[in-house]
Amino acid sequence: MENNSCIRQQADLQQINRCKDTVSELSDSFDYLANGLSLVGNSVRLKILYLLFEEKRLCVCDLSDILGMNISAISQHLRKMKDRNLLETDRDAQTIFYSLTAEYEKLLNPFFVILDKNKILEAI
Amino acid sequence: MENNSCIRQQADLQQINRCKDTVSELSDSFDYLANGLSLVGNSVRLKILYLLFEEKRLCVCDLSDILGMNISAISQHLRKMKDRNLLETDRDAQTIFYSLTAEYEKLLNPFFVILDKNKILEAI
DNA sequence: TTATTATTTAAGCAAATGCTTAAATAAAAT
DNA sequence: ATTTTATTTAAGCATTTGCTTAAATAATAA
Repeated sequence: MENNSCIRQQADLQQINRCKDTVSELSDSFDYLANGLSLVGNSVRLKILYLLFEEKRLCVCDLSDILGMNISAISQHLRKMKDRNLLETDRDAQTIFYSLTAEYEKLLNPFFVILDKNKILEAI
Repeated sequence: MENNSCIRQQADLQQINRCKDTVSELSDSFDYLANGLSLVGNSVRLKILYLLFEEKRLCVCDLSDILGMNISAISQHLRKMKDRNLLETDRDAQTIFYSLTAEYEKLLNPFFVILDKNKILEAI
């Protein structure tokens, strides 16, 4: 941060200060939400999330087969999402099933709806 | 992709095939949406988007001042979002104002509402 | 025209991300 | 107890990302 020569002549200082207050007040929330969204903003993980939305639960092995990817790679994606509470697991003998947490099922629902209708290009 | 030894004995082949079809049918949509969400999933850009939601429009210089960041860094973030149609610009003499596109204002509204109430931890 | 203001762009680099391979863990079957 | 099945973890590496600095572009003011 060095090139701060450009504090506009006509800048609205009240607005600037209001914005600074907002950013500092919500700072942790921005970081936390951005971290959650960065997990969704990866096409492999988005596919996993959408498949879990549709199928309710799938295991690592299923997802590896469906997505044509290494089991280890899938497992690492799942771990990240579980760590950040997008996913939860239940065990059935050797097999570990992953599913969406209720909060993220709700939060991501609008995106799933758009995907479901394959209307991405009309929506955004 | 090599370690595909684990096609579960009890795997539901109908389910697997249904999922494969879904993924292949929606493949482009997943990529496109994931790309859009990856832009939102960065705390600097999320702050910019939220500030534009609240303030309607801001210039590079304002955002640089508010976020305490280099103008060049902000400009590069804005460019990415403009290129992907999250943002649009209008010029006022030398100053270029950025604002949310209507589509993303609508799509991201649920997140802004949560941020607005500072209720992130209750929601997710 | 020349200088100033506002913004963008290009090059370079450190840090983060996503995948691969190989080894480790853990439950079930033989 | 040993092998098989399902999954996780660790290490290594190539690619991508986000920032910095410096130069380029573009509109306005002197």
